[in-house]
Amino acid sequence: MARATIRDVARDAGVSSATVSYVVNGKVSETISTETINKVMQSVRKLGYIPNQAAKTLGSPRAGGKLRSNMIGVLIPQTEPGKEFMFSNPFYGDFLSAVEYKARENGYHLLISGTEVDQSYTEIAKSRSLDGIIILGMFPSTDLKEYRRMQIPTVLVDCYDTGHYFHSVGINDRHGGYMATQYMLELGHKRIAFVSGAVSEAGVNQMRQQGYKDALKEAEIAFDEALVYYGEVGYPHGITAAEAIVRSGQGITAVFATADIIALGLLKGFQKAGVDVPGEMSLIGFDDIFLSRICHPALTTVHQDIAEKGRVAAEIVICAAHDPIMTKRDVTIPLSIAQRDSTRRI
Amino acid sequence: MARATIRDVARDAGVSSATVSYVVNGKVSETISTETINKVMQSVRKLGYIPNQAAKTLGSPRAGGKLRSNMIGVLIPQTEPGKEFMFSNPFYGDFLSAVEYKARENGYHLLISGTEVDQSYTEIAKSRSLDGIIILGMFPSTDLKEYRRMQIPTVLVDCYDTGHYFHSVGINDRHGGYMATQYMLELGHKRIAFVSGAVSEAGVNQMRQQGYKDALKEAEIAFDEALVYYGEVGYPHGITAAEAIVRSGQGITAVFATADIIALGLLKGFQKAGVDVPGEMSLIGFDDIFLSRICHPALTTVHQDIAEKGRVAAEIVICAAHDPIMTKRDVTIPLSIAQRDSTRRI
DNA sequence: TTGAAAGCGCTAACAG
DNA sequence: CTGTTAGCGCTTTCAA
Repeated sequence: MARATIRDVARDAGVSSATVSYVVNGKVSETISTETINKVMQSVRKLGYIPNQAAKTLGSPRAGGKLRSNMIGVLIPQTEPGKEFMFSNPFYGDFLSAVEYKARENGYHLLISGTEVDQSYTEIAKSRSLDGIIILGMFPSTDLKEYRRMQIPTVLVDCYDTGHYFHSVGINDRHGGYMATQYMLELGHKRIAFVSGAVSEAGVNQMRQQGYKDALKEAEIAFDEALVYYGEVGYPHGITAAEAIVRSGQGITAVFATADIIALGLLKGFQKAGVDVPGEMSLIGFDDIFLSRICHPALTTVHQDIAEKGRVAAEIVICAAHDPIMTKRDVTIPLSIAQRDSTRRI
Repeated sequence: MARATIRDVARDAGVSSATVSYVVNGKVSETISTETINKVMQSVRKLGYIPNQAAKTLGSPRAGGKLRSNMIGVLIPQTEPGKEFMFSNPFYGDFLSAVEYKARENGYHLLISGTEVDQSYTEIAKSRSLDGIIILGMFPSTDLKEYRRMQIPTVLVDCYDTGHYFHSVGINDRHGGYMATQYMLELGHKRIAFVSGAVSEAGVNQMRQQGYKDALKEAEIAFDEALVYYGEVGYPHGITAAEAIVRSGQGITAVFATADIIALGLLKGFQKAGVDVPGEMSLIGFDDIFLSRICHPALTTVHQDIAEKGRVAAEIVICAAHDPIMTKRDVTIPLSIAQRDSTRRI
């Protein structure tokens, strides 16, 4: 036996399918007699009626000309094209979790996806009639133009270059970089290495480096190219950088890594090289992922509230889905220093 | 201007909408002239036509009586009801990533969701016409009955009590417990503590404990209730257990934790208490999450290939979606010991 | 306060 | 080889 449709319910309750639709959606609540409502609800339960979303989506575009799928898309960047996403990045789990919870609370479901090189996400968004989109990380701004044309509420997360159209939530990376560096300076460090992913690759690293430079400048310390170590955002880069730092003979006493994952690599690298952290080398990271609390010594780092980011992103996209003319909203989630055991005053 | 529909394309190409449908879906490929195909494809590109999934889903249930949404649902357990999921569990990220990749490769999208206490996931599954479902972790078997009634291909991941209906992918937890314990025994340890989550809570812990007992028995060592520490699967439990172990005076020289996350807590706890790992205490975990490689000392653990699990789960559900009469499939992903630095021969 | 009816965009017989 | 047509299940205007 097939699933009960709205018409089955109507027949069973002795009313029209329109009436059922009204009742089920709580619409025109004032205009329907309590008696009818009861009859309908009874039949709904009796037949185990569950509305078909596809039909709903298809049947209601007259309001505003837009289909509503009650689905929000989340676009997650891939480390490498054609590769799985999220790998070894604990960030996404926390983020997604928060988004999902908020979304479901509001009757939305989440469609998650990576991006294929050839297929633009806009196709998915259109074909699925997504009510909103959350985009994580940086994407080529040519793509963003396409998103804009789609007229689907979109929130950019951790993305610079958001233009004047998209909502955004993120952190002040430059200030974060400043905070981290400043923290080291206050502890008396002068030779502070900067270890990051490729600065060109994503605006984030550049911003954090700017903050690093800002703090140095304020302290009247010249920026020294020799203290900078670029690589890939990842654990291995940290290890390599640690070795390089140890060998460098630059008198480095502190390191600012633009990602905890790199900092953890550094930690490992220093330990391997017999360099005590924080005894001989102070270390500060960025992100405050779960691991940072766990490692030994626990990592001092720039804390960002990832779940809060997710919550806010979801909130914005849901609001915008209901109110398409909502003005652009930009939220910056505050940062703080999580003081732990990997830094030392000198 | 609204999006182009199939009829717009048909008009533009001077053919019927049926023809467009055929061409776009690559059906009846033999029966349509190349010329027509070209005409249609040209119009498709010209108008930027993108099929509407809702309409597709709705329009094609005649084949088999089932709607096809080209969506796969992934159900993720929540640590606490009404709470976000996945928090601090790196497992899900890796798993999801693999599933998503496989799914997209096959033209499916992923609908992810936690579970609310009141709303059964079956409603979501039905209303969204999901083509398949992947369920993570243990769920009350009463729920599972409902899933079965839905007749939607379902894969249970890491779930015992899978019955005779659902596909499943998982690991041999009992054997894993055996492997871990055996490993310690071979290193010469006799007093091996067992630290786990509540054994009643999930079959998993019980299984692993069984393996622990199996290995002890084989070595003719009596199982000692005093060496067992139950708690919550989490970092804090590890810390607490470490303290308890140190205080116990039971002559414990090795610990088997049924989850890396607990093992990491133990590590921290031992370090706090000034107990050297592996010098004075050997430690083995279970899961091989990313963190285990990173912590210091790196954690010896029972390795399971989480991504592989995801890949296989996705494969099965996709196969089953195409072939509903596919026979029940059960895949056990092999385990291995990741030998690292937290254990020592005595 | 309710019902009839016209679509939404697409698929799949069936007819030509 | 291609077009006609009747739905899929729901919403919503309009009329009763």
